[in-house]
Amino acid sequence: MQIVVEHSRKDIHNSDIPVVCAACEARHGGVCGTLTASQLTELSRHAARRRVEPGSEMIGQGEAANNYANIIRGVVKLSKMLSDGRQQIVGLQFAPDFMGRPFMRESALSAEAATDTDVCAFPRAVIERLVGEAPGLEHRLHEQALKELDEARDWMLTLGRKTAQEKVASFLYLIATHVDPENGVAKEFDLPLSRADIADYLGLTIETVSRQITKLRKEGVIRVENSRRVIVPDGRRLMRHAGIDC
Amino acid sequence: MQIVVEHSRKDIHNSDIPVVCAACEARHGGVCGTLTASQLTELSRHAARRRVEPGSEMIGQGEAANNYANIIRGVVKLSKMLSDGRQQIVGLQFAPDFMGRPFMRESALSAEAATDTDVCAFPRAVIERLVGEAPGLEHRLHEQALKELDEARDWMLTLGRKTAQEKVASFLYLIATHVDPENGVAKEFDLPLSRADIADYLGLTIETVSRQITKLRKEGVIRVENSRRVIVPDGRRLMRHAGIDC
DNA sequence: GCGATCACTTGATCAAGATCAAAAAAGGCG
DNA sequence: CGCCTTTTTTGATCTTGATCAAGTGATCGC
Repeated sequence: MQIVVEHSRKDIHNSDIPVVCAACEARHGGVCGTLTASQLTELSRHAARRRVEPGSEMIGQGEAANNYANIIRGVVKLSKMLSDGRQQIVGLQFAPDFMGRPFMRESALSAEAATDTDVCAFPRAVIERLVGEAPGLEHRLHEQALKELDEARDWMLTLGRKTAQEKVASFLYLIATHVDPENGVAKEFDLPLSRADIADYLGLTIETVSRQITKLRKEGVIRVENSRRVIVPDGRRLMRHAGIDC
Repeated sequence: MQIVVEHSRKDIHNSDIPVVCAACEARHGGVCGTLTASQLTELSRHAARRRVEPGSEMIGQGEAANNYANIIRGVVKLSKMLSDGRQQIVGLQFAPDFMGRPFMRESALSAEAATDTDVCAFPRAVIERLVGEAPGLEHRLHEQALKELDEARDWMLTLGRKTAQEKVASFLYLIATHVDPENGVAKEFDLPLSRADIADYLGLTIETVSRQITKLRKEGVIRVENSRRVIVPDGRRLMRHAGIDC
């Protein structure tokens, strides 16, 4: 990562973009895009960059949610658990998504880093104060909520009505389109989730996920290296296996 | 509900709450709760009450979405379909929910009345103009989106990880808690959905839904009359069968 | 009130995916 | 490198829920 040092002439105290923000990869995504320079300064004074190891829990189901965060890099799993341990991943967040549930003190789900992840975290109080001041901020949060709602509903169709084969293909397609959101279906990428996580996302068992990946591989829809790296020769074909009309 | 007549001395004509709104059961729910009298007047001038028959489609997947609506009475199914006809209901909306997808021209799902339904519909343009004027309106829409997101994620856990028995019990519990939202778990209610719809909501077949209802009946968790009316002697017991910790 | 239609239930069989068990890769670390 | 742990794959068998097929009950129009 490269740090760009900005030489700001601060005659007027807070009119420039804070240094940390200017160099931030998520500068225009997440929640920061709509803020003015002075609001960004205010926010950045309370913000802390944090690196999160894969597998480490960022917030647990039922815990107090005192922080919001922008994901700078990495993938975060949002999951729900039944009392007997059955688990379902209900969402994946990619950089530069915003994490946190506005207007709620307690988290209804648990968030865990799936990969090496960098976040920029700030206390909920600061965000909630800014919502009152910056008119565009709530709009941005609203849009993100709507985006997550659309994704959740798409996934409900996958969970409720697709076969194991279609589920696995849908997952691969989802990752292929999110690794690098601008450029459509990526031809090659590393899976950010283990087989166990994929199973928890698809409502399947590890064994079934493994078998279906093997099946897709044998049919030539994908190639697999080191079990994490996936090559997709034909995005259209993957889509068709995912039950998506194209 | 009590109707409060406001005697405002606004020489200007539109300061009172419109008659149709004053008598409206959804007056404080839906989207209207946050509007001022004059905004309400503006909105009501473009609004139309409509009765919708069960089974009639209000908007189709992929169609242009030119209207928003408050549900005054009844239950609406939101569903998604695969090209081969497999269908998944991704949400149920109860009065006085708001229906409509802000900031999107095309509907990603289809909406269909499940029961006899009354709605108050207005053109998207009016709502989107009001969003700019009434600061509380977007907040209300945002809150509804977050509520729907929470519900969608809860249901993902149900779809992905629960058994057929737990799914059916979860559905009954959902209805029992939504028929009359204020008073917890209803002891007795009519199912707003047919077995086919229940199956589409739970990712099961009609036969499995029927068998599980029979099983719950034989175990004494519920009683059933005329196949639509359900009596729940013990809400806690139903919850336990639904896999919800209590 | 009586057949016709539609919604729901019940039964028999089947298959997709789960479970149980073990082997094979892939990392990690001394 | 070689030992150990963890992850992934593969195999055999079982179970849950799907499918196919009647049957029963409700509702509606006449």
